[in-house]
Amino acid sequence: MLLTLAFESETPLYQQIKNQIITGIAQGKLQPGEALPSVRQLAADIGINFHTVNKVYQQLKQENWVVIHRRSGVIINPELNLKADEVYRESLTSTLEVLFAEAHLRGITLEESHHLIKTIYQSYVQEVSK
Amino acid sequence: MLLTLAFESETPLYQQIKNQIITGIAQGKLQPGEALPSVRQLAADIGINFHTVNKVYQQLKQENWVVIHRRSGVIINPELNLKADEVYRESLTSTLEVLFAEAHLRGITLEESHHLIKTIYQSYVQEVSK
Amino acid sequence: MLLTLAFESETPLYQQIKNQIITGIAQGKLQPGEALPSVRQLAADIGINFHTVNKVYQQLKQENWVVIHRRSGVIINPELNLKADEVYRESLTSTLEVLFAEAHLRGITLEESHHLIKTIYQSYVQEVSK
Amino acid sequence: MLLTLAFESETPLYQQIKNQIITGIAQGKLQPGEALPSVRQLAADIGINFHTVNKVYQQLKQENWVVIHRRSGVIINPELNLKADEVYRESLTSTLEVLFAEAHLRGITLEESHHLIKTIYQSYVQEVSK
DNA sequence: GTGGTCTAGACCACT
DNA sequence: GTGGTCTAGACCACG
Repeated sequence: MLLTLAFESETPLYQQIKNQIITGIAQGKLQPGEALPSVRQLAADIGINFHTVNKVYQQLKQENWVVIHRRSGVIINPELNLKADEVYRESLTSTLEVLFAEAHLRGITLEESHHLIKTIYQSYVQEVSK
Repeated sequence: MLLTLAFESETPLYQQIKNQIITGIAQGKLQPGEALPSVRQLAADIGINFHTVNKVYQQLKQENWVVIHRRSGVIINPELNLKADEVYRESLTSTLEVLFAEAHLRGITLEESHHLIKTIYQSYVQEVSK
Repeated sequence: MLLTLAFESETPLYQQIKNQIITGIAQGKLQPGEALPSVRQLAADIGINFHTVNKVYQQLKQENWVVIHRRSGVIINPELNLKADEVYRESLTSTLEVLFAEAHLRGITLEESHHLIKTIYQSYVQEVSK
Repeated sequence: MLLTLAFESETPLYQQIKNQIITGIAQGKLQPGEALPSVRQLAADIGINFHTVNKVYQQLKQENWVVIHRRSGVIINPELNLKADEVYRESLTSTLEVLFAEAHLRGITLEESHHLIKTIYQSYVQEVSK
């Protein structure tokens, strides 16, 4: 998978990487069980400090997106089985509330929003794992 | 309108305030032409420094959400007429891509997403301004 | 002459009024010797504090645009005979330098600028006084 | 590039700095892609508070003059590509109207104005970027 | 009383 | 070491 970074973005680099990995999983570009490059490898590839990559991997591990094996390195969690608990749903809802408040005021209708999200969902794979 | 701040949140205070004001406009709690409290007043009300409030107002002014009168203070832009240009649409799309990638992987279906967004839109007023 | 104020502008009200009076003289809408409304009259007409109007008149007097007679009120200086001294030329030059630096970077050519200024000059009367 | 501040001027310090940076770009003293000093560095150099410099940089960023990298600090936007939209042209025109009204009344002719502006344009670089 | 400007200093996130 | 956030307090311009 190819990572593209926007160094001038407000979004921290580690966040950009994390986002792209999670999106990559959703889109099937990264399969559960698949290995990710080593911290130093990835850092060298995209030309950033390896601490930054390390931070990403640690957070991904924390949130169960990946597992870190001592020998085989970092792999996408083969048992990927995250659930949307109440806390997650609430945070998602409030994020969307803010996001679509502005979208609505800028003239984006419910229909457009539905269509947009439908298109996005079509880029995701149906069955993620097991 | 009542503002509630999460002081322990990672989201900067000024961002929280800004979000709530924009959401407030979308939900009709704040009407175009309506006055906002003065920087010092609002700061005192919610117990923060007036510079933080000032930062919010300055950004809202920059983005045309409000108009700052030298005499009467800050009011919601009565000619609120923002448009969704290409830049905005792209940033919205990529934000949603990331957001729903995780949602999808957590088992939230397209139907659920549609329903969620429909509910959110129902909280917004139909006609914002002319 | 009709004054139009932009209350939401960054430009102070007193400055807007002053600008319009000077522009009015240049365009012949206000003739040397012509009387201006009284401070209270003008303030009432445009709905602002009379201190603001007073400030304008005092500055105009200071800069010799008007003379204030005890009985006949404020009139445009009939002997209007301002000269562009070195100080004035320097300040004009440096103002224009900044202004056209941005214009240039936004793609406005020298020819366009010439044309623009020519048009503006055409709105002025040829002979101002005596 | 050397910045010179007039502390006793009515023009706010941050505005003076901003003006000089934009003029510097137009005159080629600052090249697109070139780095500006860090907020604290510049502040120390010219003996002012770093918040004041920060304000300048934030505004320049908002108006797309510069790009702020999280790593390498602030650089002149390498893709400097500002356009003169209708709003800008109108504000420029009305500024010039006021400016030249006084100039005209002080005896500065159209020819002199043309010459002045031509000289100013000659201090700018021809091709700004790409 | 309103916002605008400037200073000063602290703490934090990111790289 | 870089910018980002927040607090605090002072003085000024405007109306």
